[in-house]
Amino acid sequence: MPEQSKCTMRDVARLAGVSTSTVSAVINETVAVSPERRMRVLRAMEVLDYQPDAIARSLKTGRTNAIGIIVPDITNAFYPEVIRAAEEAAQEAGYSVLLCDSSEDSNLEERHLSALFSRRVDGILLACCVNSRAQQTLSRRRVPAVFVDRLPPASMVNTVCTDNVQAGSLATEHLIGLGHKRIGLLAGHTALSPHHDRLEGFRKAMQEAHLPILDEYLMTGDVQFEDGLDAARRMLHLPVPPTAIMASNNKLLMGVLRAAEEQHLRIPEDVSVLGFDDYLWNEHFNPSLTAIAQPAREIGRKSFELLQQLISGPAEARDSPLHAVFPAELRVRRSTGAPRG
Amino acid sequence: MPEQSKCTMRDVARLAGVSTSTVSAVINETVAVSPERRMRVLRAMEVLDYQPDAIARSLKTGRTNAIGIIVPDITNAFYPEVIRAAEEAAQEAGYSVLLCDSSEDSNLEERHLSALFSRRVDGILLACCVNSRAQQTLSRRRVPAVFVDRLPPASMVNTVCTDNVQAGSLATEHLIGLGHKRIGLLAGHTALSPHHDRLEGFRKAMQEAHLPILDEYLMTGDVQFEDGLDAARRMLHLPVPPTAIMASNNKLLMGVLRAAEEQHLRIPEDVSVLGFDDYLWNEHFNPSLTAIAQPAREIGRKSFELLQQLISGPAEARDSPLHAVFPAELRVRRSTGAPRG
DNA sequence: CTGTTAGCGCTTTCAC
DNA sequence: GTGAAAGCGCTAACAG
Repeated sequence: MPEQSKCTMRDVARLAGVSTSTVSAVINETVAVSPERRMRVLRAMEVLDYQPDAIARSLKTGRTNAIGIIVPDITNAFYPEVIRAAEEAAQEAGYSVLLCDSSEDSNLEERHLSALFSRRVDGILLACCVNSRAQQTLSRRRVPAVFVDRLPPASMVNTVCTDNVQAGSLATEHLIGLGHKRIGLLAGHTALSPHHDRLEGFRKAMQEAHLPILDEYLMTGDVQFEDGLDAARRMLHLPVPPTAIMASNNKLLMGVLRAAEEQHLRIPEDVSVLGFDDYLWNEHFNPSLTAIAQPAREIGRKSFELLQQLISGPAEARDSPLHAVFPAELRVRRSTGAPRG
Repeated sequence: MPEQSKCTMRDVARLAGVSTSTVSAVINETVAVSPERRMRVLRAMEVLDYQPDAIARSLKTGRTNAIGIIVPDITNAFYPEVIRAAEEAAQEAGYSVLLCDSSEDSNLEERHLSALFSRRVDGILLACCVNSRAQQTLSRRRVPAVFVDRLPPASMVNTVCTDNVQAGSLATEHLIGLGHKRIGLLAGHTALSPHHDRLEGFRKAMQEAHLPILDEYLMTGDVQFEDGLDAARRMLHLPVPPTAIMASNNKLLMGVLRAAEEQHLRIPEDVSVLGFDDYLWNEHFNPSLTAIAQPAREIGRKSFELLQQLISGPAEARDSPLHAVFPAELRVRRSTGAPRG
């Protein structure tokens, strides 16, 4: 039962009767070591329960094998999936993940960035928040970074996200295809790229179908349950209410559901309802919820892959930004149907 | 526009015309520095956009100001809340968080622990998985650690969790109070402390009410949607079916809901349904779901607080284990009601 | 108050 | 193949 809690390469070297450089060579397989001495070192490491000190190594090599991930809200179910996939890929590649939650606060986001810089992470994955200054901060520091899901306005950055314009169109076309002409949209915060793009997709699809976009059927800016409830109440009380309502985030959608219930409107007979972001429980709602699904796992994995490319690749590879865009998928369930009459 | 991407304390010292120890003193406020030189240093830091190298500092001081968090599944909505609260507390105290997901795999858990040891984290928060060897591994390494939610069998460890026995009793008593005598429980994996304890709470409450516990009304071991569906089907097809069913995790609960729907059973008129873990959307289900709620944020915050106590406190403070137990709360909604007749 | 100095544990030339 | 030695950037005695 080894009891050495703190033991260094020197202890291993001493016990094995070799120099520290030999131990290092064995660990890193950087230069050949005679089989016999190799075994002695391995044994000593085992006996002493030796764990290399990653801190010391990092100081020497200048690489930490750690990346930072900053998300605006980890309790938003989309991000855990992204994080999990990224973390898996990272772990397979020998990287650790420093997780930061910016709480949708750009100042906290900046502080997290500072901390990550100080810790000398090799790269950063970032879903930014409103008013983010991350793009400037990152380019000043020249740390490899990939923006995920929520992209900054700037263009010269590496990005991985869903094609949210397509997602918006896809959703809208689904409803149009069912016969809807009056479609409401709770679009969320248009300063956030996903929400902005979905709105654009909505506009495109409506125009292509020669359908008018009414101000009364559109709400932007707010993203909470209460906001969705209020907006949906208003729309559904209109003399000519929409026959379908889409919501760009889950809380807004819950507001729509509640408003429909309040007014004893049946879904989808009286009003169709569609959400963005597909969650496990959408399927188990009553009625089950039609939704746009994003390939969160693919996004997470791809994000790390691009980041690793930036980290390991030649410096000039960083000159032209990398982009990966994934198609959204429509999951048709029972909350959408043909409009009345 | 400062363009120094890589700059050390020596650069700052040179520009300010002082020694590195003075710079260090200014940064750490460890010894007094004359105001005039202090300003010069501060200015130089600003000009060079200097970021102290946490790696070098850690190597010197032996502390990383980083903690590790290992969870079995970050896509289980309970953990993001715990993580967020812990991360918030950590960030306030100047700590960073290394996040690991063990995917319910004890071997991966061990690898994560190794990585965290190598990185010399100051402490570890851990929700362990089935067959976890973490307790032994941690005690061998003598790294401060707090077990969260999922506790190992061993007793000499620091823990923070919900009182799951009370949670089980509370849920059961609620149903008994409504008049139920035949209560089914999908208890989950009894090797996991929360599931184990809830089952115990159920038993206690049933015994106190002099109600029999029937084998046919109890399922343990499985935790997936399909398992819940199968078990609920079976129970509901019994000649004398339970009038209420509780499920120890969300996926099992969804299975119960589905089984009830299949058999055109109305909730709560035909069968009452109750879940453990309260999620945002429970309120928006149709009918809304009665559930036991755990104070996830408090658990997360408290976990970090205890860990910090272990890290900063005197060594002897680590001799007697710390425990924090939070009461569970029952959120009564519409999925539970009096049994028929 | 201030600067000089000696490492923290590791990797990496560079001679042997 | 192997070991001695020089740091990576920082902090913490220790003299001045």
